[in-house]
Parts: sequence; structure tokens; C-alpha cells
Amino acid sequence: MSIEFIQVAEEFNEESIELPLEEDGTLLLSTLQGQFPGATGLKYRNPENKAIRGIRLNESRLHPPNNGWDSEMIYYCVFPKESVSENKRKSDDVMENVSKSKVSKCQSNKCTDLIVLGLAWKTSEQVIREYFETFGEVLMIQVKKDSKGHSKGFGFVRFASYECQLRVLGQRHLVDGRWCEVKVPNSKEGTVQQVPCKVFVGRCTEEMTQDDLREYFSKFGEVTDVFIPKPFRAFSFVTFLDPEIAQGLCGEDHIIKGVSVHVSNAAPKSESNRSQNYGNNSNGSNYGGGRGGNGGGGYGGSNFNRNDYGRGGGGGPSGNNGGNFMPNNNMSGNNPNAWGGNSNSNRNLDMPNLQNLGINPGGNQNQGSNMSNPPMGVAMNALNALPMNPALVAAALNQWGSAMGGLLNGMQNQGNNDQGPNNQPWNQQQRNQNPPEKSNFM
DNA sequence: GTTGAGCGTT
Repeated sequence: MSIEFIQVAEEFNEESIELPLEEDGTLLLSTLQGQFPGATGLKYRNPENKAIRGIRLNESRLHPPNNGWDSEMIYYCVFPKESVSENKRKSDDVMENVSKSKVSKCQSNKCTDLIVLGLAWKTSEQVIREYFETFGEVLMIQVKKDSKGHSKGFGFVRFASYECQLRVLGQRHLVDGRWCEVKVPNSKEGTVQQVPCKVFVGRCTEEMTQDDLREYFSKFGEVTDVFIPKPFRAFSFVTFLDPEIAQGLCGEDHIIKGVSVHVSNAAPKSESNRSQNYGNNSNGSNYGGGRGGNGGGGYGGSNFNRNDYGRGGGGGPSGNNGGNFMPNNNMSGNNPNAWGGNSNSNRNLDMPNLQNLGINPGGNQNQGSNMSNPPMGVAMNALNALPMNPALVAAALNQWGSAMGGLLNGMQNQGNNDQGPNNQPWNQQQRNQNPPEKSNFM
């Protein structure tokens, strides 16, 4: 009666792989991740009502649906937001291109220790290692502990390849039942030069879909995100896995669907542009920046539509419009001046989120300093002072924004409101479709 | 035995 394998595919319309079940009928998450690095769960289409159903996940085991696994069914991987679902394809070529290009002279693609925030107290280095090894070779895992040997809830990870580092920074992480954040540590600030992954694509037409852009730009390297503002605004953002690919495209014209588009840096430009406002706090949201005070909330009220389960971080302090940024308008006169105050029409933030904008809300990289978390303008000034290519500077912001985006997407609910018993995050429970066992967390 | 923003030799 029981089956030994189930069919799993990365995406719809992709070929499936048979994955072995355990004796108890569950599928180990590690088994899944062995074939699909970065996957955090499974889903399938319920034949009865066509709805997508999630597979129960508990203690790193995927449990069969109530009526058991169906050997005829294809189960599909679930990836965290911003996860790269095409890892199997382009990554090798990308890194080839990169390593053969101008990168080596620039230390931007060096791995650094990454801080992992939000670990469960219980989580061991071994468990963390097993998790991150699904992304690639791990050189070091460290959990910081107090004198009694109890975890402080954070640690460090170091990858062997920069590609892995990029992937990991670009998403959030479910480690041992907790959503964790991985960032470049503050101590590395300024040391690590991050390069922009995101480009601005100007002169887009309304006919260009996300898929069109993705397909077109994928030939240069792995595309991890395509953002098209709605309503239509004649530009979009394309994010590549590899920043060098992104850099290489900047300044170029490309023809997509017979239309010439212009690629430029998706980054804040100069001081002069910075007084602009991303618009409208009409829904109470705030793209951060502006307040001179602490680096706390500011984004709490934002509505990140792309997140299915991380919502509800009730309104952070509204950071009254300081420190906002224009995308780089200098390259193409065609970039619509769209960020500025138009926008009562954008009710629910179909505007790009922080990540798409490449913005570091609240200057969080300066935590722990006495700089009172300067708004971006200040950060930019500081960065401009560095002997770096301004494009790379912009990129750094981009990267930070990325990390922050992950934070916003993933961390919003964890540990604040609405937690279950024992401080278990309900969002986790929702994902698991059942309340987590206590043993999951403590 | 509690905690949940943070930033690494212990």
C-alpha cells in the first residue's frame, strides 16, 4: 500500500524526480533539498477543487496528505520568496562568465562570514550546517553562545563560493523551524563591497511582460527577479543572480519585442535626487529612510504584497518622507520621473518594495554605531567617499536592500505580535498547516 | 526551566 517514492518537480511543467520516502512515510526535507537546493516545502494541486495544497512540514519532515501520497501525483517544490528556482540551469555558466570577466580584480565577489539572526535557542551548528549546505559548500558554522553554553540565537556562516553567498543573502531561511535572517554583519560593513544585482530597464512598453523580460535577460545570466511597476510606467527592474552580469549590461540598449530598451543602474543616484519622495504615505506605508532617530520600525506599516504569510507587522513609526531616492535617472532621459509624488493611485504598494528599489531602510547597517542611523543620503555620502565605482556603491545599497527585503518579507511576524504558545511564530504554523510541536522550538 | 533584538575569542 505504501509507496517508496514520490514524484517531485521544481516547478510546474518541469520534469519530476522520484524522491525516496522514509519508513514512516514522510519525506525528509533534506532529501528534498538534496535535489532541489533551497526548497523549503512541497505543494500539489488538489484534483478535486484544483486548489494548490501545501504539504505538512514538521521537524524537517514532509508528511503525506491525509489520504496519503499519490504515486501518480507530481508534487512541486516551494521556495522562499526571492529564491532562485532555476538554480540548476544557469548558475554554472554565470559563474564562469563572472570569474572570467573583470571580477577577480575587484574583491566584490569574495565570501565573508554572514550573520544568521533569529536562530532558535535549540538549533545546533550541525542543523544549521545541514540547512545551509543545501545551498553549497559551507566552510564554517558558528553559533554564538553564552558562558553556560546556551545559544544566543545568532551565529555565523561562511560559504565556499560567492554565488552561494549571494543566493543565501537574497532570501529568508527556515532553519529548524524558525525564520532566520542572513546578513552581512555590521562588522564587515565597508569591508565587503557588494555589487548591484539589479538593473533599471527604461523604455519598456506595456506589452513587455515579466516573462518576456525574464526570458530575454536570462540569456545573460540567471535572473532572480523581474519587477514591473503597476500601473504601467514604462520601466522595470531586472535582478540578476550575479551582480557582474547586471553591471555588464548597464548602459546598453537592448531590443525586446522589437522595442529598444535601455538598461541602467537601478540605484539611487545623486544628492539632488534624494529629496524626492517615493510618494504618498497614503496607506500608512513608508519606505523608510527619513527619520533621523533610531533604526527601528519605519517600514512596519508597509504592505508587501508579495509576501503571503509575513504580514501584519502593524504600523511602524512613519518616517515622514526623508531620505528617499530616485532611481538613476541620469543615464536615460527616458526614465519616467515616476517615483516622485504622483501616486494617490497606488493604493496598495504596487510600487516596488524596498528590495526592488535597492533601498536600505533605516540604515540598519549602522546599528551599533553612534551615528544614529543616518538616512540614506548620509550613507550615500559615506559610500561616495570610498574609492569605489559609484555604480558599485549603488550596488551595495542594492544588496543591502535585498537583505532587508528578506527581512521584511520574512521576519515581520516572527517574535512580535501573534505568536503561538511558547513563542512559536504562527506564520510558521500556517506554513506547516498545523501548530508546531513544542519540541520544534525549545 | 525564562528571552527574540542583535553583530563574532570564551
